[in-house]
Amino acid sequence: MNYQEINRIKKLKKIKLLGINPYPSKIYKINYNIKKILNNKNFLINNNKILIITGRIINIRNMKNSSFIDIKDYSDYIIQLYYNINNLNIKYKNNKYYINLFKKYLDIGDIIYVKGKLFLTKVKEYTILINKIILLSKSIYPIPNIKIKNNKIYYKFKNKEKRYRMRYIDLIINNNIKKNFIIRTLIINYIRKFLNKINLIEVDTPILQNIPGGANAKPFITYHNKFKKYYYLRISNELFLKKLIVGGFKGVYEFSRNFRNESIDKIHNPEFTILEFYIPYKNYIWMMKFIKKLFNYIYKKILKINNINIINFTNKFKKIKFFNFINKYINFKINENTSKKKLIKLSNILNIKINKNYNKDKIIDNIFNLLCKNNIKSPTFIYDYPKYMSPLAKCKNNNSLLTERFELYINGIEIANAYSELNDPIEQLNRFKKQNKKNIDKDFIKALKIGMPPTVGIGIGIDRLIALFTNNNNIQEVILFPQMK
RNA sequence: GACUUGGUAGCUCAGCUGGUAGAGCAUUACACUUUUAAUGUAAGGGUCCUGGGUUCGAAUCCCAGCCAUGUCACCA
Repeated sequence: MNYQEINRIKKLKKIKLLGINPYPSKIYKINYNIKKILNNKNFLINNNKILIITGRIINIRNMKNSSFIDIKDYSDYIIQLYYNINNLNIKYKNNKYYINLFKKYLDIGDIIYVKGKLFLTKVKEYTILINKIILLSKSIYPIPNIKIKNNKIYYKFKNKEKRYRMRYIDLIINNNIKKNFIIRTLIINYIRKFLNKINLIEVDTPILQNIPGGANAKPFITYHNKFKKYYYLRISNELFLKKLIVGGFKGVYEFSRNFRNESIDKIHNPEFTILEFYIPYKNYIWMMKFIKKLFNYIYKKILKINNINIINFTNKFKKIKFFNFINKYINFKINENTSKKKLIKLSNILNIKINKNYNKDKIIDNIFNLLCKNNIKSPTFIYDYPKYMSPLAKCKNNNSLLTERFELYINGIEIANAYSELNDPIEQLNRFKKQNKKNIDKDFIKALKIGMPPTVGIGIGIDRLIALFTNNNNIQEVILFPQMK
């Protein structure tokens, strides 16, 4: 415990001795928040409005018989409070009481309830002249102090490790942190609204799974005591949603928290959110158009509250075939027929390290990741992926080596992955077998055998999407409590 | 997993070629009736990430470890 904390615990005892409960319980009605006050300054002054607000103290300037206190509330705005001994309620006019309570025992970090009127100080700062103040919660642990001049913040809390581990302090101290998370929720709500409008059903599918399917990643393993059986935290919900399409829903979606036992970087967290949705009787061409509409809709909504400087979604989305795209950045022409031998040769020429165990999909993916994808800035659909890279996608009508699949890239980052779903059970089983997986989800195959209508499905990386819409290049900034060791 | 940069007061950071720790804000005390990065005077506050080693002497040099930043690999 540090000395500041010890000091405050002493204060806490003295406050209690004064007969004040430092952690009271009541309903505290407020009639304004700080943002609203600052937006209606003139009205409030002209009408002599009595303001009742709550907030956290972030700075105190004490004079002999008066004080200035800066408080911040949930609106993330700051306002100055002023009190003078003469302006306080009769109850507080006893000098000793006033000095003890307000001058000595209030600290940065305390949460207070305040009643007063707005006025303009000599230095032209809009300020609340308060006549009533109630301590709602005493702060014991010192938070970093903030100094503000001309709207510039001079002292920050910017150590990333501390910010993420103590997000509550980050949210108090740093501006726009809360805003990022509010935007996150807004975007998710807008997506819901958009999908509900076309009558998709939001569903919940199991997080604990027998067989971790629908993607290729290391799962987290857990254990059920009664069943004496290992379970896996889902790496994807894809197969379950398709089972629901077999079951006859008009279309389903789920914001799925997925878990992958891999390492962490700018665009990966061990637990992350993917929106998946599946719509029968549509295909991937339809989905491209739909995604464009969805992103435009979100963009317009968010633009009203936040500048998005990373990308402009109102421009046309680009569209380019997978192999055409790759061929733009290498001096060779490759396509779905190019043999593994040639691809290995090519990798050597391009100075791309490859492992002997690598399959064709892995080699191509390396070329794509290292030489091509970073050239994508504006939203671009890469489409018609080779079959060997897409075990769950349906083949094209005129070419059985390509699939009806696209990925949406923005700023070099994969945001979405979609395909016309493979619904031929025999072929699906064969493709699973080719993957040499230990566990094949036979139940999923059974569902396909019963018959799944032609369906399009997509997965959208929500954390990455939110990062884009909040001008962040790291998803840790849009995950409230990112994973830390 | 590899490399990179870092870990010093509540926060942000200095600390050179080794000589047992500094600043600003925060804290405490006093002064001050409208300040605003309030001000003035004084004071207190440190397991220098951990463990070894070198040395008369280590925050500093060396080794190992822990945690984090960034890049890469893994994540089709």
